[in-house]
Amino acid sequence: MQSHTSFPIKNINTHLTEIKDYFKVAVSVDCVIFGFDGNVLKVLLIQSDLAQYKNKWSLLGDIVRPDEELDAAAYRVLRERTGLENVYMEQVHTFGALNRHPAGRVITVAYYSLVNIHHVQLRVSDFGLHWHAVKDIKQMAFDHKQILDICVKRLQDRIIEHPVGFNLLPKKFSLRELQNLYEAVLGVKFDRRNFRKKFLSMGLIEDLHEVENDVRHRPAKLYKFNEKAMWKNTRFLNVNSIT
Amino acid sequence: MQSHTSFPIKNINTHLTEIKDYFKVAVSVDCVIFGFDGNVLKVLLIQSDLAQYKNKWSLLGDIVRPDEELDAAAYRVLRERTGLENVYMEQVHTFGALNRHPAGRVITVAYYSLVNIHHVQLRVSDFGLHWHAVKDIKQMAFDHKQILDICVKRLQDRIIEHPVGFNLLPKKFSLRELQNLYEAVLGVKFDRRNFRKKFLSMGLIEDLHEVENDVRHRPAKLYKFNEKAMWKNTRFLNVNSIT
DNA sequence: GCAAAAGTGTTTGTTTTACACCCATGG
DNA sequence: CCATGGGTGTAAAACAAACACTTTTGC
Repeated sequence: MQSHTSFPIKNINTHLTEIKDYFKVAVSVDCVIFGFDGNVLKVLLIQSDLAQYKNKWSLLGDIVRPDEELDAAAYRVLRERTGLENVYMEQVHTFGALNRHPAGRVITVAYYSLVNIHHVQLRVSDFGLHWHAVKDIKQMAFDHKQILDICVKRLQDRIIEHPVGFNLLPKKFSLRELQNLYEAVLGVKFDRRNFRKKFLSMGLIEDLHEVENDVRHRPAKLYKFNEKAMWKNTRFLNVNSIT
Repeated sequence: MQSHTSFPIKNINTHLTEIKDYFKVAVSVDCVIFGFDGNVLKVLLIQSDLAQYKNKWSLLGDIVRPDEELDAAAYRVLRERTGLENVYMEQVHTFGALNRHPAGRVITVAYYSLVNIHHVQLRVSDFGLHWHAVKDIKQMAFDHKQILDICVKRLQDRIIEHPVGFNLLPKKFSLRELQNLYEAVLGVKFDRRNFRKKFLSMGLIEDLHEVENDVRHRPAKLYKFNEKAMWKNTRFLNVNSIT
């Protein structure tokens, strides 16, 4: 047991005093927008034009407005940059290091979202906005590399437990595309037969009885995600790491 | 593809303008402090003295100070209420609904922590501070029930994947205590033989070659957590739900 | 007919589950 | 000697892993 002093303790949940004294902080959201081009996991970044981060890449973010919900702010940022709505998005972590932003105390709530990369039409005016292969990103502005790393980790945790990967694929996809996606996100290689067996046996995907065309080899069958299916707990572990 | 307008978009990560206009928000931390009394999972709550939440229970929280890191604020709240330091703590989620707090816009970062309930000496002056069985809590002040629920879910996710439960137990514990803990946190029942086999085979616990005393039955062997051991991915699933 | 990728089953090893009796202690 | 909970093993089922050949298409 440890002892401690006993003067009364202020508590935001019991006393209303002094809140104004602390109104010295800004809250922002930062969006890690993931896309998949068929081979590698990508993230949408913008070139920072702040002096000290000149030529560094940063996440898309903005201050949360006084009358705006956090999730709404994140969706707004996503919409403004990609034109997309109704996209898979998840809050991940909040970063509040004292000097993380040169403008003062800015506490940022990080989100990641999964978009179909082909549905994103980059704005002409956003000339500093580009997709980057996640695994090639070495440094970023602010603490954004740390935010990215944590969001990648969260995505990896999610995708092995929950069918979120479909948000990165077109409506119709082949098993090879699906496997490429899992391999890109997780940085591992799977046995093709076992991978296909697993997904087919889980009933997560539905055969469309269509095939690819314009390929110069045997065309693959196309599938769609079965929204009604349940994810079955499984372990894609003990696989060959390629990282 | 979707089209969207093309006026320039403000971005906290590229432009420094207008940040002051948004300094209209307070940031707080809320701590979900879990303890285990040998049978049920408990959480430390304080009675709110705010008029509209009179007689409702609330989490322990406070405004983050302008020069204070988020984690530091959470540890401060924990220290002020329990006297404990160096406790397992994890940030979980940030809640920012517009009207979640009557004092104005208060965005709160929720943490949960795991403490040894017997190490907590409640302050005499904190007369409204008590341990509550998590499963008996029906409603709380503010959005705290939602925060609690999400923290419980997070703890459940963690405890089956990572050896965090030991933070809730005394240094020396029996396998029955360990099993009670897992059953209380997860709301399930395990087969005793399988549970013991699993933990012993994982090498997570170390036999102290000591036994309980003062029990009126065969005394159980005592174990300690082996910090060096690796958690082996496992599934405690398909168990009998008792919720 | 060749190149390129699609598609497909079986065997083996490991993990999980289900299940019941004897043991040590205090009173 | 009784009550209480502690401690233990085995068999069957489910799952995961390893592995190679045939098929279809475009050129």
